[in-house]
Amino acid sequence: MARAATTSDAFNAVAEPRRREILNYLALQERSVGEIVATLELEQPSVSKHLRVLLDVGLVNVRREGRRMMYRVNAEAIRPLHEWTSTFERFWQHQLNRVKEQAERKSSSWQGAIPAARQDKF
Amino acid sequence: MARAATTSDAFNAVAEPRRREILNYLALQERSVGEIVATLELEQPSVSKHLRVLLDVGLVNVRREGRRMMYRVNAEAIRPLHEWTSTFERFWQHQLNRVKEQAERKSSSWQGAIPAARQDKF
DNA sequence: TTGACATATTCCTATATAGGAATGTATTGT
DNA sequence: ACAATACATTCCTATATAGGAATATGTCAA
Repeated sequence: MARAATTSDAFNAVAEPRRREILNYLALQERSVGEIVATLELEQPSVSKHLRVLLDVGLVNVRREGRRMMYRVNAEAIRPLHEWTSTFERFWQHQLNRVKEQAERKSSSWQGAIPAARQDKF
Repeated sequence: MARAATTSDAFNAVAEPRRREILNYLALQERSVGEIVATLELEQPSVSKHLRVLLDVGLVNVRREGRRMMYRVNAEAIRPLHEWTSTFERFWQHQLNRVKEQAERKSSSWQGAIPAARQDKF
């Protein structure tokens, strides 16, 4: 089996960086395809194709205004992502708390204790 | 160009539903590969491969305990996802506020005004 | 050392891109 | 009706999976 389609859900759709850029841009206000093309400096067909994916998963809505197509974000579709990530929120809060406590107990020097992303060998 | 590698960042890594399941399970506590296999009812090689992706992007950490490999989540790597989605939080808060206000002004019946994900034709 | 156990890796294949180029479609102004 | 404008779609190709099957690697126990 191959990877799930980009249009299968919001998680797959926003995995593409350009699509996140488009959503970021649309977060400011409703925009036409041409404005997106001009601002993000992408090819027009590329933008249209990305918008199609976003539309398919409901991450944007669209309406016609003359010859222009006005796109806007549908933040509701981003919510599942936000909620899923929120279930891990307690972890970094705990981590912050531990850091805070330690900083309060002994005002010693900071030691960036960010764990290595990956051990090369065990 | 093809799609970006699943190991290119956390966004791509968590696009796969099984990998999210694994992270959900590991959120409860550190687990061995065998426990993941037994609980999520996946093939062992499949789990190992998913864990490899998660490890590559730093979403999990691992340590050896005898012959078992103990995996745990590194929530810090999920944070960028949470923060990105948070930039859209105001939208659904606004929506909720509007709903609230309306509910307070006139305690009329609820009208599920969730916009259609996609218009078939304009 | 050998076997059993635990996990990782390799090989294989169908499938789905993302981008570039070219072309199709819809709408407006004259 | 026609040209210009604004988007959308199709065709093409290199690339990267995800899962299944088979196999390799690493560790412990007797």
